[in-house]
Amino acid sequence: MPTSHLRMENKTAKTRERNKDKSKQEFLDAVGKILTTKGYTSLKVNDIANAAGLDKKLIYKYFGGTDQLLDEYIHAQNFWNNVEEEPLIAEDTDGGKTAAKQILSNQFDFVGNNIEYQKILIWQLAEERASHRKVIDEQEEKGEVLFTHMADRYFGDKAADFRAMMALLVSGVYYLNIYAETNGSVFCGIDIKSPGGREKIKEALNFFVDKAYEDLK
Amino acid sequence: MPTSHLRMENKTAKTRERNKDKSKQEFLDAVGKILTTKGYTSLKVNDIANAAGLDKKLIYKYFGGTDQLLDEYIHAQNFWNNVEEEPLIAEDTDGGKTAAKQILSNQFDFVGNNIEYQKILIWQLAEERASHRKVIDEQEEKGEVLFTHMADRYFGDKAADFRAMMALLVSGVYYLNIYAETNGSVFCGIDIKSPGGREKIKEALNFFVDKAYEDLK
DNA sequence: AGTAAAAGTCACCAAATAGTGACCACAAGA
DNA sequence: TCTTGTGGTCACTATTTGGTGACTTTTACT
Repeated sequence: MPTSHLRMENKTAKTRERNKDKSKQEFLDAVGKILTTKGYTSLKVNDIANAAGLDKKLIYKYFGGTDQLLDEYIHAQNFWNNVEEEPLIAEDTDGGKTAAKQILSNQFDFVGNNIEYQKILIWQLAEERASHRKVIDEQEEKGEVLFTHMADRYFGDKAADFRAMMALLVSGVYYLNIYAETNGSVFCGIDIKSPGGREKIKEALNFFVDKAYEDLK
Repeated sequence: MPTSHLRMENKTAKTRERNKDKSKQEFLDAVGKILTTKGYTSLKVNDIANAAGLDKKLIYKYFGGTDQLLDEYIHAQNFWNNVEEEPLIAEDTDGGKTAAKQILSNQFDFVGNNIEYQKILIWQLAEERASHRKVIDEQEEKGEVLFTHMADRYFGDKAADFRAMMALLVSGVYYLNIYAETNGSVFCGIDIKSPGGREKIKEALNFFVDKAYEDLK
């Protein structure tokens, strides 16, 4: 409790910094922290305010309510998690084969290492929510340009088949990592949390991509 | 338990049938109903009792509490959802290739058509829980005998590679169906809820299995 | 019929959770 | 210095949720 009344201090005044934007960010951070450690079902106003070290009244003042705070959090997250897909639209000499491998492998590691993102994925699976829909639509749109640019052109009338294969692989990447975190990490006898197991999965991903490009062309 | 001896029913007895076993079952059914329609986060005592048309006190009397009721529900479900995997341990002439295709395709349809099972899968992903762990362990064990029987023998030192591939495909089958139900059904441009989209996924599954057996041997 | 055990209901309490009005405190402009 | 806008706290209410003791009703058995 910063009941320190002497605020005449020239500098050392420890009274809480009064900054709306910073406080808003602290609420957003608190959401991420709670989401990561306890899951989306624990995102209650009281707990969020407590984690942020601020009064819950401010959530209503600044965001309008818990839902709007969560919406803002969700949307803010979407920007960060998409950065890693960009940097490899490199050479098109192989129709995007190495790019596809890269993306899958990167995504596999990213999801595996990022519990916060795992929790967001679970949240998307579990709760119908306009802001989830929006984020998902944005991601689909982003994926769409990737597919049309590199794969559709390359695969012609087999484009849809390639997309189906990628859908399976990406889904597998997501599920395996989410699965491994909560109630046991062994799936089909592969320990998804062990380096050896993860290596096997990556090899399987590469194998499937190779075969897709080999046979589909 | 079977206290049902012949009771002198006069007929018109309008009073609720007093039957512990039946009431227990009604609670279990209520859990399934709420889980299916509103998700695991809505599994509250009051609502469950209400859905069952009985007093919540009975939940404490019969099960010990909500948690134990949920545990019993989870365990009971496990029996039903595993039935579909049995009937196809047919000929071993192809090392289990057609069996693998069958299992994946069947599982894809089963999960897609069974929202209750989808919700259980989500629940497993979202909540750490001893009964989930137990069910998952049992499933792993069941899968283990399948793998050792048909695949490990056939693939020799490549057995782990095959398992990794199957892990990816099964995971994909799960995730795609769960994903499609809640916040949008299009993934990688494939509409997972449309017959055409589902057909493409199945073809991709078959393709991958073929390639696995082709190259891994 | 009479009775005891068990099925089932109801009223009630306690804790958790969402939400808000009244207030305090600091900074900047008048 | 005083006033005002606003960041921030606190106390309070209402609702939801979990849990239980006391009671009533039915059944099974003598």
